[in-house]
Amino acid sequence: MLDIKLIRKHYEKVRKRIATRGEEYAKLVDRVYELDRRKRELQKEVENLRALLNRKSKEYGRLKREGKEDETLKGELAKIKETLKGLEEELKRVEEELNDLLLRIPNLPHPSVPVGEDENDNVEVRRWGEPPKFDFEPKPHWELGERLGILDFERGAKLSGSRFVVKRGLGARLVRALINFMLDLHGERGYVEMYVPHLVKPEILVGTGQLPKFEEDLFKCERDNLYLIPTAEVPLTNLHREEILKEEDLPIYYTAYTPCYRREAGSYGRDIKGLIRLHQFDKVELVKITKPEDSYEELEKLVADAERVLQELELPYRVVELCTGDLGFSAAKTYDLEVWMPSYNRYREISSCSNCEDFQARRMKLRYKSKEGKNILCHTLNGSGLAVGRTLAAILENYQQEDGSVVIPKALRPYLGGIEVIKPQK
RNA sequence: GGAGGGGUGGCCGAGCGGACGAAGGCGCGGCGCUGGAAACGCCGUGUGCCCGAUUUCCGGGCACCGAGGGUUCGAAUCCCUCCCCCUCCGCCA
Repeated sequence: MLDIKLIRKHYEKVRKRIATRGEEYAKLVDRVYELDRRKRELQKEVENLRALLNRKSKEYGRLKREGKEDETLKGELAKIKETLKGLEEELKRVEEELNDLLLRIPNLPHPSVPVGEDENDNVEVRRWGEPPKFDFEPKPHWELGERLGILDFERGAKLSGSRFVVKRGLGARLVRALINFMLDLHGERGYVEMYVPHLVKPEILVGTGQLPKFEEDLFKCERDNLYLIPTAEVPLTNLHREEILKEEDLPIYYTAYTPCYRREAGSYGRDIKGLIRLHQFDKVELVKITKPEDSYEELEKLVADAERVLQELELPYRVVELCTGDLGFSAAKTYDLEVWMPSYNRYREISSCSNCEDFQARRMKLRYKSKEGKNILCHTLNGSGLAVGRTLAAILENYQQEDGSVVIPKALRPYLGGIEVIKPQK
């Protein structure tokens, strides 16, 4: 949520910058600006009337205790109350609309974020590693996985429909190994490992920005009014919602493995095959809660921590900075990590690391008390470290051999009882 | 699923129609005591919004005792609805 005072004070500037994410948002800013003016007007009237009512009411009480009933005063009070009622109702309507709209305006991009329309305008920051050269035609990971007997898309569909997969034998073990490997790695860097609920209340999703705007992307358990988390960012970031943290507690680093559940509405044709886009996938997430002045330095470190996973696994990747048009709803600045995928012959997203500044903190009233005794909104950051399914896909494709076998990255072998290679069945 | 208990400030906890934004304690900050500290003593210390003079410091107002509604001149306090938490029993990994 944007600071309404910022819109009030720097209306033109905010409007212009928000428009770089899409023209439709500028209209929301306009409406909010107007509603805020109206709100304050009404609020002034209402509060003045209430002050009057409070004063007269006290006087009435005083008189009554002295045994003097004042019918004129009583009538006056009733009259004020009636005027108040009408104004209060209007104020409430205005406030509700204002609040709802404010929750639907995305975060303001950081000044350093390049202006652009979509992913084609993202800016490559650096590359690491060399894409492998094959003297044969590299196969896509779903073919490799099926031949190795570790991925079973058919039975995934039998159980749950399209975009679900079953992992078998070493496939299942590989997932477990990757999760443990990633969590251990992040633990070394000071992230506290957490295990969190996968079902959360609606207000939790409002806190991180998935609601109210992106309801259709979520799986909902209607009768219990709970949602399946689309990422561990949601429970992790909300852990300290409505708290006032101590300054010395910051920064806070959390990591957690969770499955992630996404309806993927509106992505019907895309990535039908393989592990790239599923309704349920595994992810190890990184979350930071920091002081405002530290958040951008912390973002760079967060990206480095996510990169480290790819480096340890020796998977070639690049880092791109998202442009304004490609930025997620809550993010002020985002770096994506894209891993090399031979069958696509291009880099594909495997991690997204964002600084949300105080956008989420304002929604969830997450603050800390400064040394001067002021309550200051924290900054929140999150990043994948990494998406497990996509990592598995990248390993299969980058480490494949001509005979269809796949070499296990060295760093992962201790987690798989020393296995060095997975061979096709029969 | 059944039966009870409860949600009050950073935390614990009292209040159960007006003088209550709320006792007391803890914590935190300041001052005193001390060679220094602990203990002790004194003082201060909730959040949000609006308005005004003022860019910091300030003054005024309004709201907030889980959420929403009602009764009343007046609600933390009484009534209704909802949410959440806890305890016991049952069931269960």
